[in-house]
Amino acid sequence: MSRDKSDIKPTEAELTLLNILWKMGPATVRQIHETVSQTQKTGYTTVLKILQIMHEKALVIRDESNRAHVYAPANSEMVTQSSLLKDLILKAFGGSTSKLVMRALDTSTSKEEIEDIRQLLNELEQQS
Amino acid sequence: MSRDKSDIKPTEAELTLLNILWKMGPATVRQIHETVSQTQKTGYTTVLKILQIMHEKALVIRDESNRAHVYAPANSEMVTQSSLLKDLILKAFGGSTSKLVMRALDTSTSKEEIEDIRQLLNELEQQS
DNA sequence: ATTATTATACGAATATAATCGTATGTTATA
DNA sequence: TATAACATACGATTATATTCGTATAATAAT
Repeated sequence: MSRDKSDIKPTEAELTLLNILWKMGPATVRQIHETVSQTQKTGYTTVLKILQIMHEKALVIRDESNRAHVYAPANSEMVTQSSLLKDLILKAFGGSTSKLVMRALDTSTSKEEIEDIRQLLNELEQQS
Repeated sequence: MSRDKSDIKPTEAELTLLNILWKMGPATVRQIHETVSQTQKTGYTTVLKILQIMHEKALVIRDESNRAHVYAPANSEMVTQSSLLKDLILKAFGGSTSKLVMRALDTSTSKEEIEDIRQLLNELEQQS
């Protein structure tokens, strides 16, 4: 049983770059580095190297037709979020999604957020 | 700004041992190793070493009054779950708890779980 | 055309995590 | 008492993640 490409867990540094790509869309190393530099002091080649590794792991795809390669996420933000959640649910919540949700809710949620969530619950109930 | 003891993020191996301790209560290395062995092929000294490291990090406390030290979690499961959630929310959900909750809900939740969650939402609404 | 700029590739250094063997000491048992 | 069983401590090894310098090649500027 080999692991599906889509559920490889990105490391912390990798997730940082994925977040940038999801927000910016396809980008070159330089663009990504410029963005990441706004909040961190990370060298250009560090960003390059991480992207190369991510490419090996198939976490990103890249267009090599121009000299400056253009990187893009291999998976959507949604798919990755689901994968990370699934992992956390298994390892810290005994596999129970509702336990995680309840912990998230009683930890920190504003009134507006609660309403948003109630809305979604209603929709889910319709479907079932 | 130094990091609070209670929000040190346990590694994967550490979380495995914490899960056992939360379930079993205070236990010796041998007891923990026996339990972990039921699902993994991990050496005794590996478990010992990880517990020693966890003790240095203050993830566990230990009673050294007997030859076989007795280990116990330094923090409750709830506190640790909240800490892990907070971390994931920051790194993968742009800091939005409700985004995480909604992703969790639309990913995989049974009808019973949805009802449990609705119940909690009602209680939260009462308070606010 | 020469030089400066900009790109990738690659390897090495560093940090952390996870693994386990061996040394050493303590307790139980034969 | 001698020896087997069991405990912690410690160091070494391996794996993975992160960092960045340097080599090399392509493009742009002078």
